[in-house]
This record gives sequence, C-alpha cells and structure tokens, in this order.
Amino acid sequence: MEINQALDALSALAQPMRLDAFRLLVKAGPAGLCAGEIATRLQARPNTLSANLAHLVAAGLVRNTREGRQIRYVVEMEGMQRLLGFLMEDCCGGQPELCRPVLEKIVCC
Amino acid sequence: MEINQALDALSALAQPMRLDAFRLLVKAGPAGLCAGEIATRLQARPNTLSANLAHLVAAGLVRNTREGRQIRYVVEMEGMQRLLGFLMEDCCGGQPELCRPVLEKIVCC
DNA sequence: TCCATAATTCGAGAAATATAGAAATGATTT
DNA sequence: AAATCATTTCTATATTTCTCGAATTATGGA
Repeated sequence: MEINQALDALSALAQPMRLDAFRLLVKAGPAGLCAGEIATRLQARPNTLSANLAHLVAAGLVRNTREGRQIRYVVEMEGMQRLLGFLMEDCCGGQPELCRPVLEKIVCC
Repeated sequence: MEINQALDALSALAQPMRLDAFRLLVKAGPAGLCAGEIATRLQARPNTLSANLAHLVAAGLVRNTREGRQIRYVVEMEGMQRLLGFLMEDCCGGQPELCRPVLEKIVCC
C-alpha cells in the first residue's frame, strides 16, 4: 500500500460520523446496511451522510451497490487489511516479541 | 477505548508529516529517534515537526523523554494496539472465518 | 405518465487544521 | 556568565474540511 492510500483511509476514519458509520458497517458484516438505515441509526441528515459514505468508498474501506431504490453499503475488509498492514510495516525491526503481543490482543472473535 | 481517543489517534495519523514520523518511529522500535534526527530525515522545519510530534503524543501513539538537550521520541505500541482493537471491535459478528484472514495477513515479523 | 421515495450532487458559509516566522525555554560548553 | 545548540511555544495567515439547504437523479408503484 502506498502512503497516499493510507492517508486517504486514515482521514476517512478520522471523522466522527464516518467512524461511526464505518463501525456500524463492521458490525453489520457482509450483510451491510442501506444508506437510509445508517442515517436513521446515526441520526444524520441524508445528504451529509451520503457525502461521508462517499468518502469511505473513495478510501477503499467500503463498497456500495444499488438495490432497487436503496443503496447498500458493505465494509471492505481488504481495505482495512491493507491499512493495518501498512501501519505495522517493518515494526520492531525483526523482533517478533515486541509486536506480537500487539497483534494478539486484537480480539475480534 | 472510547471513540474520542480513537478519533484523536486517527486524525493524528491522517496527516503526511505525522504519518511519516510515526512510521519512522515504528521502524526505529524501542530505541526511538530524537526530534532533530526526525526533522533531518523528513526534511521538515523543527517547529512544524515539533507541533506535529506533540499531536502524536497527545493521541497516545508516541511518548517522549528529554535526554540532555535533545528530546527522544518512541512509539507507544499500546496506543497502536488500542486503536487497532477498537477498529476491529465486534467485527464479523462472531464468525472468525470472516476476519481471521485480515489479521493473519498483517505480517510484520 | 405522474407521483412518491431513496439517495446523491452542488454551492456557500462556518469551522477546524497546517504551516512558518519570531521569540522563548532548557541544557551544555567555554 | 555568556554563547550555543536542540527544541518548543506563540501567533497569524493560508488552506482544507464539514455541514447544510436546495436542486437533481434514479427507481418503483398507481
């Protein structure tokens, strides 16, 4: 991953509404959620949310597909993976005992 | 980790000079680097860099200690750990096969 | 076709952030 | 004590980002 992609992803996540939306989508998993549903849950105006979701899509963290008149958003795990990998790149200078615990403590399931 | 801490960490990283500095410190490991050395490597002005390093410290991603007349900066792995954990929180709704590959591909050492 | 619904795009004003020069602080050397 | 060096703090300006209302596009139903 190149640095600009990483910056896009980080600034996409570095904003309250977008971080909330992203986490909602992470929890929703592969089923995702439609724009309106996200707007309701976050109590956000549709147009503002739309701009923010577009930001997440552009950053490669989320993808969307139209379903009738709604648009479904789904988290893109590969984007997340690229970002995390980039941040940990060349950490610890080949001494696994320094960073291994960091990765092991990421308990998600 | 609460959301505001996560936002602080993400916006700290979502800026070119800070992301560069952070990655330099990740690679430097526990030895860290002094402000002047970082400034030289990034070709940044000392005052601008200082403001940016302060941002990383405030976000809990880096810590600093004075050493004579220099100030050494060291990456704070616990901060990184908190952030990654927060981003992956409740992912995949208890289906490890969905997110396990993501974490496994973060090869750092 | 006409209407309603879901969501996006556009444009402008308000707010937040980044940078750099100048001055100040803290520590070492002479 | 004076000079020097490493770094930070202060302050103003320039830039970027955020949000909102209004208008627009796309789809499905009567």
